[in-house]
Amino acid sequence: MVDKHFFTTCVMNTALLLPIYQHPLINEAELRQIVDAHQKVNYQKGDFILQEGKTANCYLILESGLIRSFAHNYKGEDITTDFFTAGELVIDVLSLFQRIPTQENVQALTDCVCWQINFDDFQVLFRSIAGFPEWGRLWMTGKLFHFKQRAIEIATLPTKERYLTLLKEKPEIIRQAPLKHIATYLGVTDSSLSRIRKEL
Amino acid sequence: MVDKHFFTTCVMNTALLLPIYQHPLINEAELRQIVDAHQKVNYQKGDFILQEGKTANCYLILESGLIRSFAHNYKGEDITTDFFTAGELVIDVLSLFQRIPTQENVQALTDCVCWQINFDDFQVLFRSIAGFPEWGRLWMTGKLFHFKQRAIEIATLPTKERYLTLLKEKPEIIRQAPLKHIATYLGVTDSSLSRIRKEL
DNA sequence: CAGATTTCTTGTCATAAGACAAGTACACAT
DNA sequence: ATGTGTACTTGTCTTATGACAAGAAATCTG
Repeated sequence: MVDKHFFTTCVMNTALLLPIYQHPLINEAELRQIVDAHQKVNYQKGDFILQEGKTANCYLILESGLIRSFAHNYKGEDITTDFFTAGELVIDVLSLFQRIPTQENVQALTDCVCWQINFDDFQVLFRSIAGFPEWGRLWMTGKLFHFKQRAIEIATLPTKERYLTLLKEKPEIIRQAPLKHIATYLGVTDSSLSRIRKEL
Repeated sequence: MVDKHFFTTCVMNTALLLPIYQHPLINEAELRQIVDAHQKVNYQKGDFILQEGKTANCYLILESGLIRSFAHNYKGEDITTDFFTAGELVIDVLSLFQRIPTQENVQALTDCVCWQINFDDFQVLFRSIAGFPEWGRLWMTGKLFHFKQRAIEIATLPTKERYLTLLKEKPEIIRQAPLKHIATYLGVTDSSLSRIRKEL
């Protein structure tokens, strides 16, 4: 029974994590090392993965569920800064890599299954696996592009289009997240978003 | 005379570049190597440093002048995505690191003095200097934060406040860039921005 | 199941910003 | 210096969205 459980864990772990860390400069053995550095963690709906004022000590890869990060604006209202869906890396790079307290909260919107890796373990791999920094650079690059695009979208696309873009690209969010969180993410009030929905 | 010119170049080069690459894991000799990999390049007002459809082969550090990057939105209008002022790294990470054609244009708004480094030279240093990837990670982290903040600002701050924030944080831009470019950067029309200016 | 709490919808009114157009000021080139 | 174009301002009107408030619907909890 122990064996069977172990086997199951490994398979899921592998299927989820391998494609994420795949990189031409990372070989099989190294990939294995990286994957093995992750531990399974479950979060329940409402749990905080990271809280304002604390310093991140790990990041995680989301197997299933939905997570959002939010910060407070100048009025003290909470503003959704990002949503994370299955297969994504959930990380507060600023806090984790600069070792400073975060200004953001990261919270599970549904029950979640995650694979977590500690900063210290990550650092060891980052320094010992030659291709790992390049993998990380690529990942950062993609994320940077994402936020740049997002700024352009908020600045130029009409609200309805922004909603439709999100609906097309991440329908899980529209389905699972409460309207008010989607509204702050899109930069509109919840009543406006409700009216926009009605039109569709 | 040749010596004197060489000396001058080195001093300026060093004073500009050293603080940018300073990092606890990079020693004196390595720092020297990195700095020496840069070459001085001048651009004139209006010159393109990178053009839509081309793939970036270098990045540069701006000694003096003002640069903007812009993309086209769904209507074909050009939208300022970023401004770069003296002391900043001017780079299209997506194109440079993923080796793909860029969707952005990078253009000098004034005459500029820059220190340029080729991708190939950068790669050699990135792989041979142990602390360099960590320096890069920190830099990326800061940039990521910048774009995230920008998205929140556009989504939540009223236009006038956004203008005032920019004025406070990068007054050179307000002074030197044409109003229409500032307007697209802030996500307003140029006539609205003109009226906002009048109020102040 | 009942009450409480949260989420979402809808109404009315106010307001900021956009669209469009005309005019002025300034810069650049011949 | 004269003309051409670009940059900026200003006016009028329209429209999208916000603010506020009330009510309906759904969800949670004892």
